[in-house]
Amino acid sequence: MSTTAPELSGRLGHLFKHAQLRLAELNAEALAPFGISGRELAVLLVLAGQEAASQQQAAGRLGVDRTTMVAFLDALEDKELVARRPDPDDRRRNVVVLTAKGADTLKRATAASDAAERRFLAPLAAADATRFRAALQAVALHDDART
Amino acid sequence: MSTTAPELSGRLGHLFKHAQLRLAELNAEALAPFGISGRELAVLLVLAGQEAASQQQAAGRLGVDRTTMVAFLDALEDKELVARRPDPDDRRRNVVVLTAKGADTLKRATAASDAAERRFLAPLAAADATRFRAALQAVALHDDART
DNA sequence: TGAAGAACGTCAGCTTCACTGACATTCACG
DNA sequence: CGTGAATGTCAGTGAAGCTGACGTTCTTCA
Repeated sequence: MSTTAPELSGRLGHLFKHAQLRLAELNAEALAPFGISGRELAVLLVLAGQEAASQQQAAGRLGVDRTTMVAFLDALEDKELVARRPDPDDRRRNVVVLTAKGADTLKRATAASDAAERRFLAPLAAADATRFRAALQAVALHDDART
Repeated sequence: MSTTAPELSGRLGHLFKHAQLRLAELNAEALAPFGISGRELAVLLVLAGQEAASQQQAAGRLGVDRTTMVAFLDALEDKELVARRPDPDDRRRNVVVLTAKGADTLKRATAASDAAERRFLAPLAAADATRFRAALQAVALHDDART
């Protein structure tokens, strides 16, 4: 990986690609001991955020398709981190909850992922890192309600 | 696209994903009139950066695999934006150069992409946008020479 | 009450992106 | 020359995520 010609280092797209790649690597590394991916951690986070969500609600919160959520939950259920139970009030739905193991994994994996983020931001001074986060939020959340 | 639970808006990974998605959309929109993708523009940029590059050199500069470069060049050659010519000094190599049409497209597409970047950064004040770029560069280029 | 329509979860198939592995050609070096 | 490396090419693979179709269940309205 020598790479990255000067013509490209000014392009936002290129910078984003490499930044995300690096973050993904750090994250995967940090999460490996827990046997979960960054996306699976995100699912756990969403499920922990509110009690008793249906699969589709969880998918909506994560911003992924419901069919994608099926695969995530299949994997997490295999690892016994979440459990699907039919919703007694609406038998079309599955209520998805964290297991005890899931809650524990979530807690420790989140800490590991936080550490990865800190390593990712290490090249920046503390104040710059804070500003960076804020700016990223501003451009990311800006106008998602377009269509 | 309601989306994006509060549990996730603090996660860098999630923010990156959505920021990149938005940038990609703006870019694709801006580039559509030229019939090229953001990646193809990047290839053109790299080729314009130095005269007479082999495919593999170009791939190295772009940070992609040489097999990936084949597909890019196939597409760009179909559009008559680049030309492959056997290198007289080393007949294993193809020298890849911009055509006149390619150079023209590059110039205009770059301007359009710049405008897209400006729109992407619009939520930020000018000074913040500059800092954001710098920070992104710092974290992206940080330590790619790991392995 | 019962029939039509919508919501939910699931599955198969497709698309995109980029990689690995294998191959032929060409070069370089002894 | 002849062996080994570099180059371009192609087929196959894997991840990620989507669309479309299907069966089940709920809702609503006549």
